[in-house]
Amino acid sequence: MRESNDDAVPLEFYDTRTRTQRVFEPLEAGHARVYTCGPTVYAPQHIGNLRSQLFADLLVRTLLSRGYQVTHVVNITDVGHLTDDADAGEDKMERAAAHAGRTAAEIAAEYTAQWVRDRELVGCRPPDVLCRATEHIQDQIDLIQRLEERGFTYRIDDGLYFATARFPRYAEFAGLDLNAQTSAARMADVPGKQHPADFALWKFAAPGVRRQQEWDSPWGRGFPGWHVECSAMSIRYLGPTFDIHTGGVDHVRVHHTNEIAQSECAYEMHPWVQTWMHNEFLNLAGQKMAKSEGRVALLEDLIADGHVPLVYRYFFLQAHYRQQQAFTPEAMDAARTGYDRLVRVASEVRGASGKTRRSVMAPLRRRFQQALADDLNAPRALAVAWEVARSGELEPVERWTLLREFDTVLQLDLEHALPKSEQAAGESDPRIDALVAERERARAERDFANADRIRDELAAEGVTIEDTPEGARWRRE
RNA sequence: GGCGCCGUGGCCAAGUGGUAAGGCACGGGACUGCAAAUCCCUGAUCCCCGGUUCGAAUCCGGGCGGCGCCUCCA
Repeated sequence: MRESNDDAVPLEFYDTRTRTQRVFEPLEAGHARVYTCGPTVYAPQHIGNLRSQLFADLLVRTLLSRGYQVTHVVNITDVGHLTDDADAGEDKMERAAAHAGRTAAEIAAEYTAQWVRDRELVGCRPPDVLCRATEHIQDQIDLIQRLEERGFTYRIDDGLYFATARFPRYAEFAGLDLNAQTSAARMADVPGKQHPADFALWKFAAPGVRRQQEWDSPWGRGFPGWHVECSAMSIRYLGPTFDIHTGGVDHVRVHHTNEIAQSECAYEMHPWVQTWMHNEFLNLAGQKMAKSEGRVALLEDLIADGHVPLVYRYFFLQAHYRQQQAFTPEAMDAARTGYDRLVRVASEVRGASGKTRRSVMAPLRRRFQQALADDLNAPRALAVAWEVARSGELEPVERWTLLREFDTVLQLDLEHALPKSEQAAGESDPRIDALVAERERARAERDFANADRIRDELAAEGVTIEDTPEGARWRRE
């Protein structure tokens, strides 16, 4: 088939491990295995967190559009993530539970549900596997045992630790200078740590303290450290080596560095993951959106502002995932207008049929694919979609065919979404309907003073009237 | 202080050697009784300085400014 030539553009992704953009070649032909770092569910996930999921979804949908079978695993961290990464501090889940006067399980369930819902609302494909740390304790213990058998662990009073000094490549991934690290702080709270970069694999429950989340293990009652769950679960579902691991840039230094250390030492494998992809942050007021600063926006906030959730996805697509993106209410409004107009075009050509010309469609199709193949350049891909939308060369059926095709990746619901001006079609309000009818009568009698008065009154309460060939219609802004 | 990223029209944002994608806003036009919605048109030489090159937003050097990581963080 000639069609297959369009797929010849090789997919290239920027890989953090090698700091280069490389052609993607899965370990198993035709099958891409992807692991995405999901949330620690101790608090609501904001739209910055959501950016990571949108990025992973863009990746997965791009792979699917190229005909790959994809196994996408996403984790939920619901235990072991401490407030302080130096293996001291409280467990975030336990703390959140204590503050709310509820159980850790309740907290986790609530925020997991919210996160799942938000993901769906912005068009993220459900993961093939959604796995929770608390449901994989044995997998984590097994992994730690492999490390113990191979001599990578040591035991001190508060837990079993990973000895980074025994893994020569430890600093390689993140380009760390271990000697220059500000080690004092990380050593202070944990007596016995051999190196500041060492991290807990299994933490013991403090003497006399009954935790909500604790389990028996070969080393004593306690809970797994942060990082272990990702190694254990990704390997459980994707095998001891797989293709792509995604996450936020903040994870490069500690979380992913430690995952690599655990996994490569436990399974004597290198490189453990072929390609590491990291998304940049969403900025709010010039700085990264951060829970700890209270500088966050939730998807429900955007919805409360009158935005359709997919407007946020459209917003996301306007910037490259490896660039910091500036979030402002104005930018959201701009995205909303842009999205609505794109939807309008789609709705106008929706369902068009007839003959299509390959000669005019192929270049656009190819440029769309090239954009995505170039390290998921969504802004460029979106620009091609706009070109199609506003093309004077293409027939409606051709525009529809391309837009529907592009939307399998963009996922902007171009197949069903209604433009703003048509959303009121199903809405009805006897009082407003009557006023609109009254204005229609006034207009028919060329009594424009009265007609305009009615329109102004409705406008004052946020109702906009549009006169169309089929008569007047209204909508709430 | 160390490491990394970034600085493109009013705003958001692509573009990494050959005379600046796209979206939003503004202005102009078409349409309209006037509007709304829609459509069309218009706008930047790319933070500053120096260098390499026939040619640089794009490479190199030096500034200035911003952000991130190094401490919880997608």
